[in-house]
Amino acid sequence: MPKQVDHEQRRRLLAEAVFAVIGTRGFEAVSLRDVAVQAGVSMGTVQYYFPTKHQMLLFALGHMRQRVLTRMQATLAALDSPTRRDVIRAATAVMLPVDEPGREEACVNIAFFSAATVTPEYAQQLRDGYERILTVSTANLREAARLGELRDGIDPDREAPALYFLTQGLVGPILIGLYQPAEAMSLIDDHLDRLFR
Amino acid sequence: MPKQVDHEQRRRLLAEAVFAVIGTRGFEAVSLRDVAVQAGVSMGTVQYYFPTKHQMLLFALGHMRQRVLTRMQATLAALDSPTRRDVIRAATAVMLPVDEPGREEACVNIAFFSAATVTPEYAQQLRDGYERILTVSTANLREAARLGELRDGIDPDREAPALYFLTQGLVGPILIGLYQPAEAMSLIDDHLDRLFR
DNA sequence: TCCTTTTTCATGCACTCGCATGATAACGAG
DNA sequence: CTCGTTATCATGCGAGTGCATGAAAAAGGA
Repeated sequence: MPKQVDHEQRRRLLAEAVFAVIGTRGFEAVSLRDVAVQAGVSMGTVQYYFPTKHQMLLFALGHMRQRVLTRMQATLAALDSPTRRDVIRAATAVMLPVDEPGREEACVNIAFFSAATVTPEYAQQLRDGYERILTVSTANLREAARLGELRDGIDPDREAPALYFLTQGLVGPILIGLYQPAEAMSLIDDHLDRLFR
Repeated sequence: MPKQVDHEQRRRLLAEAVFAVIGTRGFEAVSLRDVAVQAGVSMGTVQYYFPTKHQMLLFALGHMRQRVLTRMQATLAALDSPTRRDVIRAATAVMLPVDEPGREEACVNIAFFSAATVTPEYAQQLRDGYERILTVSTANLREAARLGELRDGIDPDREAPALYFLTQGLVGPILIGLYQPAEAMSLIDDHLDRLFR
C-alpha cells in the first residue's frame, strides 16, 4: 500500500481551480491545461482524477453546490441569537454575489446554467440544488409563520419561492454591474418588510 | 454599382443562425463553420459580414435585444382593450420562456449573461437592455398608480424593479425544467394581486 | 534494501478552431 | 457584350483542444 492520497480532496482542489478559471476567463476558456496550471499540477494529473473533461465539470458543479451550502451554514452559525428574519435575510445574502467568493460562485453558477440548457446532466444537478434550497427556505418561512412572525394573509409556501426567485433575479444585474449589492439588499429588505410583522 | 445586398439584413440573418446554434448546441459550440451551415452559406460569407467572431456575437446580442422588444410590442399591440394590469402581465409573459422563440431568446440571453462576466462589452449591452426595459416598466406602473389602480402604499419606483427581477429569476428555473411556465405565471399573478386593487 | 503499487508527468495524435488568402461567381453601369 | 465592383466561396495555416500512451517518480511493505 504505497502513497496514500485522498482522491476526493484532490478532486475538490481541481474543482476549485475550475472555479478560478471560470471566474477569471469564463466557462468556454476552461481547458484541461488551464485547470492544471491553475491547480499547479500537470495536465496528466487532471486526467488521472477525471477520465474526461465532462466528468470534471460535472464534479465541479456538484462541489460548487456544496460550497454554497457550507458557506451558508457557516454564515448562519456566526449569527448571534438571530431572529427568524435575520436567518432568512442572511441566507438570502449568501446567494447574492456580495463578496469575492460569492461572486465566483455566482459566475460559476450562471455558467453552468447556460450550459444546462443543452446538457441535461447539468440541468439535473441544478434542479436538485434548487429543490434543496427551496425546501429549507420554505421550512424557515413556515416556522416563522408558526411563531406568528408573519403578517396576516402571508402564505409561506408561496412566498418562499417568490423570495428565492427574486433573489436569483438579482444575481445577474449585480454581476454585470447594473445593481450594487447594497441596492439589492435594500430591495430584499423591502420584500421582507412586507412578509414580517 | 453591382449586386446590391442589404448588409444589415444579411447580418440579422446570420445573427438568427447564431441564435439557433446557441439554442440547440450551446454557446461554446458556436463556431464560424456551424453558423455558416445553419445559415446556409459558406464560412467565407460569415467572415465577409463579420470581420471577427467577437463582432458577430456582439451584433447577435444587440439583435436579440431588439427581437425581444419587437416581440413585446407585437404582443402588446395584439391585446384587445387591455387594462394597465393586462399590459404589465403580458409584458412579463414575453420575457418568460413560455413558447419556442421565447425559449430560444432566454437561452441566448443567459449565454451572453455568462459570457458578460468576463467580457465587458457584453455587460454593457445587457445593462442598456435592462435599463430600457426597467424604464418602460416603471413608467407603466407609475401610470397605473396615477390612475389609482394600485393598492395603497405601493411605490411604483420600487415595485417595478422587484417585479422585473422576480421575472428574471423565474427564467432559469423554467429553462431547466424545474418550473412550468403556468406555475411561473401563477406566481406572477399572485404578485400582481398584491400590487393592483 | 528492493519491489510493487500509486501517483505524476511529458509527449504525441487527430481534430477543430478563428482567421487569412486568392480564386470564382454574380450583377449593374458603360 | 465588357468591364469593374461586390459578394461568395474553397482552401490553407498556425494554434489550441481533449484524450491516449508510456515513462518517471514517490512511497509504504517485504
